[in-house]
Amino acid sequence: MRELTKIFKALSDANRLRILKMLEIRALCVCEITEILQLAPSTVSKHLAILRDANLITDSKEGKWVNYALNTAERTDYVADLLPILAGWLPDDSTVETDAQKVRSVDRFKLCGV
Amino acid sequence: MRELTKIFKALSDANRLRILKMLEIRALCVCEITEILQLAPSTVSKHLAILRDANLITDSKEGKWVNYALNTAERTDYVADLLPILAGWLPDDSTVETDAQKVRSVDRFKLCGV
DNA sequence: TTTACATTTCGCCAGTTATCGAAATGAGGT
DNA sequence: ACCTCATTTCGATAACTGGCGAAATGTAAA
Repeated sequence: MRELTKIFKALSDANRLRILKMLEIRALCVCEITEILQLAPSTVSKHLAILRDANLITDSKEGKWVNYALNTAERTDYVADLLPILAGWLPDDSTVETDAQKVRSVDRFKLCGV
Repeated sequence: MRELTKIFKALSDANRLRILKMLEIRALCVCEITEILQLAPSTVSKHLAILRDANLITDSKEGKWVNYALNTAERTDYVADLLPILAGWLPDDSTVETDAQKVRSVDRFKLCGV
């Protein structure tokens, strides 16, 4: 029960849903997400921690960066059911669409110094 | 997007999940839910309003009572996808199990005066 | 090791939420 | 009309949440 409410809480914020929809396209580092959402890095980091605690995403270090991706392995039953459904939702949401556009055009090396 | 976050917010509270799991068994009036959850009637009423605003449940008057039921008709796509999945979740949760027991044994006429 | 930079943690604030009790509403029975 | 009782609304309060900036952490390069 606690696990399930934690997942729904994680999903009940618009910025966190935007992050998940972006991660459907490809893995992203914090500075890319920060740029697209136009939020403070600390805020984005907190959102990512909430999504990770809910087992919706995973993180992996790559040098200076931390890459976040949808959790495809070791998912709980809940997450394994929800992520595919979410992938079919919000197909025409304008915010999600422009986010997707930015995900495809953003260059991490230009964006985050080097 | 707003509609979807509203649904997830509605689902992100343990007492509201308990209500939904109880309604999977049968429609219930407010006083039955109040008795089982052991909360103030005003609190239960508010929870039900949140679930109704999210289109997860419907209400219908029956004399002095208001019956609440899972929304099977006129569901949004989101709700139509989520309710069946939720029905398969938490099958062994002890709280949900004892709630279900009470739903089956509670007698509305004894419980709510007449 | 010193610097640079991505990320996280911490402390704070404004807005939201879950809860209650009291008062208002509404419908049935007397 | 009046009373009863299920339900909702209102007002208050304590706890939680999303946001920020500043400081701490960690890693790579100079």
